[in-house]
Amino acid sequence: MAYGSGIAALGDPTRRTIFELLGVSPRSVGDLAGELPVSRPAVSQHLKVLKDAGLVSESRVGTRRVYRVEPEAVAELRSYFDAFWTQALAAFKTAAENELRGEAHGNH
Amino acid sequence: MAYGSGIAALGDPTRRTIFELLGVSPRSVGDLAGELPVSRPAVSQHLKVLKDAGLVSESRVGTRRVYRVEPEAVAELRSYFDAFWTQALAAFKTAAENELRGEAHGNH
DNA sequence: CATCTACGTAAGTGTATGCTTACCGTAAGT
DNA sequence: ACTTACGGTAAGCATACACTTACGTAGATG
Repeated sequence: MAYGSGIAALGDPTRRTIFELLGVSPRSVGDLAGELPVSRPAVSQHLKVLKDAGLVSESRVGTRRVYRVEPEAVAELRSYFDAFWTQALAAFKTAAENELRGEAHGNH
Repeated sequence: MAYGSGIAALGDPTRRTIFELLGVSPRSVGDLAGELPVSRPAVSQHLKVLKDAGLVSESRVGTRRVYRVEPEAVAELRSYFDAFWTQALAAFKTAAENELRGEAHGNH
């Protein structure tokens, strides 16, 4: 159940923006901070959360740290919602059929 | 950008559990509270958030309110991660190719 | 009409958390 | 070695928020 921390990590808007920027192309911490209305340490802290959730990975080049999206983690989230959607649709249809049979009245 | 509030709403673990329970089958507020370690009003508040995000819908039957997952909203989240995954993969490959060309050295 | 059930809402509280400034370590350039 | 660039971490703060209890309200039941 690694998707849990993933969704939680993407709950914050700033963090989701960072994630989407990294989705376009890998970036350094300073670059990210330059495109965001928050300080560089704030970006660092967000990156730590994203990294702990396995959503991004880090690679050092000189004094810089380039962060990039981990496609595998995204695939995991995708299949989570994919499976959930299938299940929800089935439950939706089943509930609708039961209502047609008039089951929603007698049981108190 | 309706997916934003959706992801944010699912950030909370309790709310995600509620959402998954409703994914299996529609339920009333009291039923949900019975399966969760929180009070019934807490469940009500979570449901309000989920409903505002468009993830669930409500239907009244007698004094009870039955909540169910909105499949369309789930589909939206699914395609968001689907598109993001495609884009991230492309960015991943592009970055890898650039590194093979040795571009990561000269630029200071 | 009285009452019970099921639920939403208001008010209050404690903790989580997103942000800032200050500081420290590490790698490169001169 | 000194300095500069880059970024992680600590400490503190202010707000958000998840939860509780208490109360109000709409629909069923006698």
